[in-house]
Amino acid sequence: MPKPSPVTLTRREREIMDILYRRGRATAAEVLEDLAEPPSYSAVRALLRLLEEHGHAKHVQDGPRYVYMPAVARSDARRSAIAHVVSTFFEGSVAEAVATLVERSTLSKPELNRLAQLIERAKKEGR
Amino acid sequence: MPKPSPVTLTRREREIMDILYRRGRATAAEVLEDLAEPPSYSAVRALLRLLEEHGHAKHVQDGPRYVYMPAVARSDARRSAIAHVVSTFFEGSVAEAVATLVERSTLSKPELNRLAQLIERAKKEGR
DNA sequence: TTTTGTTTGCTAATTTTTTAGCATGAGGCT
DNA sequence: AGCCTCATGCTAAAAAATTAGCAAACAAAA
Repeated sequence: MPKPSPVTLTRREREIMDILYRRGRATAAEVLEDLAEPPSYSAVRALLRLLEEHGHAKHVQDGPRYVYMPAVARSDARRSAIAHVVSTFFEGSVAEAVATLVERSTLSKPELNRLAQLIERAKKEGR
Repeated sequence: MPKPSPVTLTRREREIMDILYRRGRATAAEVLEDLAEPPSYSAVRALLRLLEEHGHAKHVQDGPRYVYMPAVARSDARRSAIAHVVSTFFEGSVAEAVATLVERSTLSKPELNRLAQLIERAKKEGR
């Protein structure tokens, strides 16, 4: 069972979890590769072990080595990451956040069509 | 001048910056109020001083006290926060992120209309 | 079989973060 | 003036995080 631990991650823990979320799954060596200012291999392993102990990550064995991955489903992680950003930077307004995204980035025609469709559907459902 | 410091913030620093972003501006006492597991008042002040020294926050004097705020414009902070989430959790796909937001949250009719409009405009511009 | 390379587990030291405490100054009130 | 309150600056202690190093296991290569 996960040991109690602060809700927020430490600096390195956060960095490593981000890598795990990006890659989906990674060995200690891969995590090390992705770290901008990497410590030693064994430091990374120690952190991964800690993350697992605290319930943030889990691992499976792949031949001789461990492959780590986030303990939380990608979809849940997405939701809570977004919720955090929206509440911190957009005063809780999802609409504001979406507006910023749509305005600031260059979306392709098909993407825009898809989004338009999603919005249409939301309109109908929300009746 | 800001002293050199790691790009990523420490745990407490992150918490405090989030509060500053949420509130826009806050005194040490207000930051303390918003912290979930608050340390002493003086610990908070020390952190705020540190954040300022590292260029993450700044303060203005308001009568006898300091009012702190993020050193970075809200709009920039928004952009980079979103960029980070998109790259970490959505494989860099803004469309995917927007889709998640629209599908998972309950937007009001007027909000949906506004977004539909934004998408229309983006379509026209992207031609 | 011996050697070499790659892994893990664990421990302990170092470094960084986090915290509290104390001295000081300014303002307001009696 | 004297006192109380609330702020700051600074320092140093305590706690937590981060790191490296070493022994052991196992497989593959020589």
